[in-house]
Amino acid sequence: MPDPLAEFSLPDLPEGPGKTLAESLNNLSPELRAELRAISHDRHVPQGTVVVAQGSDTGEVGFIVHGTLAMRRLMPDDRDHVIGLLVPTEIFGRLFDGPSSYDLVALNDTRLIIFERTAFEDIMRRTPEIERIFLVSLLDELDAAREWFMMLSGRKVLERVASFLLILLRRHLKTGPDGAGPGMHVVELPLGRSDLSHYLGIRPETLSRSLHNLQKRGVLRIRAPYVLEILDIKKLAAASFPDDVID
Amino acid sequence: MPDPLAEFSLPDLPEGPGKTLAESLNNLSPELRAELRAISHDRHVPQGTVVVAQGSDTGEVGFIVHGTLAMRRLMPDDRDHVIGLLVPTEIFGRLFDGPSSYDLVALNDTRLIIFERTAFEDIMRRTPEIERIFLVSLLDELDAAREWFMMLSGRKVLERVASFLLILLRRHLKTGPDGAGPGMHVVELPLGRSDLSHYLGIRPETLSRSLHNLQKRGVLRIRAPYVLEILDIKKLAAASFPDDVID
DNA sequence: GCGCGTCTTTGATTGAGATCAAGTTTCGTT
DNA sequence: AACGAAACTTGATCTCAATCAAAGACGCGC
Repeated sequence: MPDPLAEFSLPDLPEGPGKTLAESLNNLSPELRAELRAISHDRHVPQGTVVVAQGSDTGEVGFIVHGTLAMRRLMPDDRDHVIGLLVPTEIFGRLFDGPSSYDLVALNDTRLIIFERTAFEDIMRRTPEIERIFLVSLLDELDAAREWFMMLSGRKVLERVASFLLILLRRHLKTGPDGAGPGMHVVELPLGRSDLSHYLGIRPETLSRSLHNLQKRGVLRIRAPYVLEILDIKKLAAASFPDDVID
Repeated sequence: MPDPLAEFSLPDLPEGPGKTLAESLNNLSPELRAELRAISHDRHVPQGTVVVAQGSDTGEVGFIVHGTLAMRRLMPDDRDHVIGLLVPTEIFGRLFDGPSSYDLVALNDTRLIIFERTAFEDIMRRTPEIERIFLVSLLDELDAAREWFMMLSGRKVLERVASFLLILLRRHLKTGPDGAGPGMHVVELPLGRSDLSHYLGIRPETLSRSLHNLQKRGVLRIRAPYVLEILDIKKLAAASFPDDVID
């Protein structure tokens, strides 16, 4: 199916990795794929699961197939902060390194592909192709993180919110339409207003106002706090840019 | 020499990579170090040099020893944007991948260690230890990018500016005092007010005001537009946090 | 050394978003 | 199905930073 967002691939919208890890791995020879399959497992985790606990060393690497993970850090004063989101195709796990400095929590029911760490390292060592794929994925993620950063900084609140929704929508469409009607795009927010607003660097009240502003303009409809219906992708894309220049 | 900033290693100040690529490489066996030295060159570039041009594929990887590189993207409307900074210890070059999507420009006279791409890949393949070091560096950079992002988002302008100066100062001290007197820390800004303010997501006027505000408080002294003298690191660190909670 | 353009600073005003303070809806529980 | 707590929304006000405007400072070429 064609990507309905293709025409909106404007220069400074984060595209995510050019080719995803999964796609790259699927282009390998059948033998290698079989080898990888042997050391991987497909794990479904329900909402709320702590996939990797802060400070633990799981010895696993993997990537997200479907759903959303939050990087959540427990703060000294007991409250916790969402310091980042991981969406489908993104990689998690520190591979060779020490324990992670944050929790990884499933915000939805989430599907992961997990590789046993040492076995994966092993294959990687024997197979330059896989090593290459993994490194490139990492470089892509680094770029994606920077793009994401640029998108959220120096923009007006409404632009930020619109951009966030666009990313969510794009991911949604890539992952496959989750029971949305034809031509109608239902986006489920993976976080509540409080966490989401904090992540976007704004206040919950402001987020609420922005969403309702977009609703008033006919861009979307708020069906329930967590369920948005995107009515006009074009308008949404327009709202994610400053009015004057396509800088 | 002890790190004068050690006592300020508060939880959400970005520390940069735990051990840098350079440090890790220096811990290798003399033979491996010799091998690496054979394929590396130490390059000094004057201010303004375009190290990697947007769209080109240099076939080189490396890291910064001293100085600052800006990731600069040429926009459709001819103006250009600084979309990120690379400071000492950080890695550049896309290793296995296609051309970079931005220029890398030296903002100061800068010293780089550069490895020839294919030769580095080759050694990496033969030497799991080096492969491991490189991957960990990449993971660290990813984390650092996210930390950096969190630091700049959702904070007040003055806190952002103070944080930026702290990072600059820390780097400065790691790299070695650039002709600063004892106990006196001179930080040279790598960008002009306009680029810097854009990078911090604020307006030049506001940046100027923030700097002068910090000066009024006795935190620093503005010797020249590009030359700041940090008078009180403790106050600077304090200014980088919200007043109430060390959240 | 002198003018001229660019960059920085300073001041006055405006405006977007934060904050404060109620409502209202949603959702999990009984 | 009704209750209650938590989450979301809405309105009023205030604050900080953007914007508008103009005056200095610096660097560069003549």
